[in-house]
Amino acid sequence: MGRAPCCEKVGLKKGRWTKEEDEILARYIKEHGEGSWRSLPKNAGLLRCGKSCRLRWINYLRADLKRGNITEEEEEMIIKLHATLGNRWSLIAGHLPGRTDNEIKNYWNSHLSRRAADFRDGVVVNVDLSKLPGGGKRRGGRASRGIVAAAKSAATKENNAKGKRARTTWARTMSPHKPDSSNSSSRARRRRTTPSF
DNA sequence: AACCTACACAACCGCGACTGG
DNA sequence: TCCAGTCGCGGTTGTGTAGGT
Repeated sequence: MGRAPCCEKVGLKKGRWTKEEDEILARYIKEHGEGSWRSLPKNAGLLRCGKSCRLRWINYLRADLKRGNITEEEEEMIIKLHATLGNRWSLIAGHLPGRTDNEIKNYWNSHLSRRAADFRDGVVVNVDLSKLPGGGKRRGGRASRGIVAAAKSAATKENNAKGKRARTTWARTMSPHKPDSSNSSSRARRRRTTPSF
């Protein structure tokens, strides 16, 4: 038996937020404050899941968000914190004012994970792609992010070949994570209590 | 210029933790 | 103490677009 859905999904909108929705959400939170995410969409007149509203607010609409590129200092901080905290993105984000866990997670996955892996392997931090297998010669595209990117690319390639833009669930079949709920290491211990820094 | 590939990031999903009755 | 409802987190997916051939 599956668990009940987090919220009633029928009739709810998904996908990218429109400017109008952003305005409604921002205005509502300005007037009523954060919290009660479940009832918020209904009260605000949004056809969105509460979770979606929360995510949108936290990752995009909050006034104290720092937009723009991650600085070198921030990057260094992320690397250091990740070394001690692991994938505890919310904790890491707590050390970086104006940055969200999602932003940091994305940045890590697209920029830093590869560098960290290379560093862990003992040698380089800045990789010279021309020295990688294949001589760094690629047919189009940008520099590869490594094995994960390669796997994703393969899936994308396959889908493109099929005329589909949508990606297959490559990760579900290729990655070893969560064969069952008991081994989801990342979930082994989540604390909601805010860290006392 | 068109095509192909990979990047970047917003958003979704599932589940464990927390909370109040 | 138990349980249902809710919240928050981390992993994953979807897609617009940049950049190389």
